[in-house]
Amino acid sequence: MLDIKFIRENPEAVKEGIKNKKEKDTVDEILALDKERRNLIQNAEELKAKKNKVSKEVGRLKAAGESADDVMAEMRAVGEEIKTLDDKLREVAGKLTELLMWVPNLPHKSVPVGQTEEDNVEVSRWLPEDFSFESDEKFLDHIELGKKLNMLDFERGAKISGSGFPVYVGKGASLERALINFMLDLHINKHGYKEIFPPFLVNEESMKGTGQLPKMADDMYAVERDGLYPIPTAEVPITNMHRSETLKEDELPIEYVGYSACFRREAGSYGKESKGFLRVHQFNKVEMVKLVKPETSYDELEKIRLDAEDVLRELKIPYRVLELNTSDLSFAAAKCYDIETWSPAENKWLEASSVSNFEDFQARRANIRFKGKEMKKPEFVHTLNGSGLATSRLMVSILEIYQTPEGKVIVPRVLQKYTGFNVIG
RNA sequence: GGAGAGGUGGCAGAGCGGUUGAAUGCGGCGGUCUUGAAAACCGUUGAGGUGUUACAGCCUCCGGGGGUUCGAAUCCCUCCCUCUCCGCCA
Repeated sequence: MLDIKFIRENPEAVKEGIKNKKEKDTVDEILALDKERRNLIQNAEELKAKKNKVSKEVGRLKAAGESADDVMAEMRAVGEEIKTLDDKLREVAGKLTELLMWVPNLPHKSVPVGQTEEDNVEVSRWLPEDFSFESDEKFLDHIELGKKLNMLDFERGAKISGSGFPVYVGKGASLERALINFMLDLHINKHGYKEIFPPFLVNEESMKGTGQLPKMADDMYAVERDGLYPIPTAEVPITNMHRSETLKEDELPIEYVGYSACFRREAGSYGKESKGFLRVHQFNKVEMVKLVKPETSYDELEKIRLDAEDVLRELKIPYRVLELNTSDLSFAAAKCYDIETWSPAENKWLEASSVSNFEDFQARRANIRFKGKEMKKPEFVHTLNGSGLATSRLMVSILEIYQTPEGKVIVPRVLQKYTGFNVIG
């Protein structure tokens, strides 16, 4: 959520940001409601001040044994008037908040302005030694490999749950588990994050806090009976841990890493992109979340990005980093990098991680603040997160890149101590 | 799921219709004293909104929402949460 004061004072900058993000511009409507709201507040408060003053006077009169009937009658009328104004105020304020919830975060000034995902900018690329894009081997894709090696069972997943719910079998399951443990350990021990194992179902407030609701409602599963939502990412429960808290300045930065299953309806996205692991309704992801002081958030963004990249370097998977342009930036993000891993069989890059700075957008929604000794008032923290990483896309690259000419898969060296075996097949 | 108890400032804990935004204690901050520290003593110490160049002023907030009343932390309704006991259960 943007600060209404900021919108009031910088309407043109807000309009431009909204336009660049290709979202709906409601700024004029918002400003009109804001003005109406402030008028109502002034009128109501004037009456309330009068009422408070007179009511105290009534107390005094009664204590002195005098009559106050006429003043009481007058205040009854004032009370009615106040109620009318307050009802109107509630209505106007509600409309205003609703509109504000749909206003996207503004892109940071460093973000390239663009029209489509084609306009994303590749900022770096890393290839393992000896790696070559050109190879005369015929690569089996991850679906064929998964089937041949009896590691992945998409058909049975579809039977027990539906399409997009893969089952990991045997060494496939072990490899998945190894990958999760390896990534967690790396972030905890080498990069210094604190581990969180969060709930996988959250309430509506949490989904609003990080910005999934109301805008992305169609992409979320919902357990309506209990008012809960299966999380689309661990970002939601972890960031919301500190919802409505005022942290101490010296507690920052807070750096969490957590594993969760992630649930996404992926409404309306069928077709080629959705085969196998490329688009699924449930997948596993290790997520990093940071709560930091505003002035450090862009340095922290670079640090999270490097922490995510480190996973791929350890695994020796080729990857590239894209800086997203304004049109591809998500609703809540001010700046975002995507990290894509190489899929030889698909012959293309696959998004395996997304690293974002939300500045104070989520913090304002979730009311997460901090206060230092020298500070007069609490301020909103900046929140960031990054996948570190999502296993489904990563698994595609690992299976395809580590396959041998005989159709076996070598377990990446850093995972071997986790799996207890070195080769699958 | 059933029965009961309770939710007040950073924490503990009073208040139960009228100068109570809230006693008291602890903690925090500032000061006096001290070579320094502790102790003691004095002062101070919540948030949001509106408004102002900035102050001031004013409004709101005692789990959330609604109601009664001239006036509510205090009374009523409702929802949520926590704790205890019973039942069920990985």
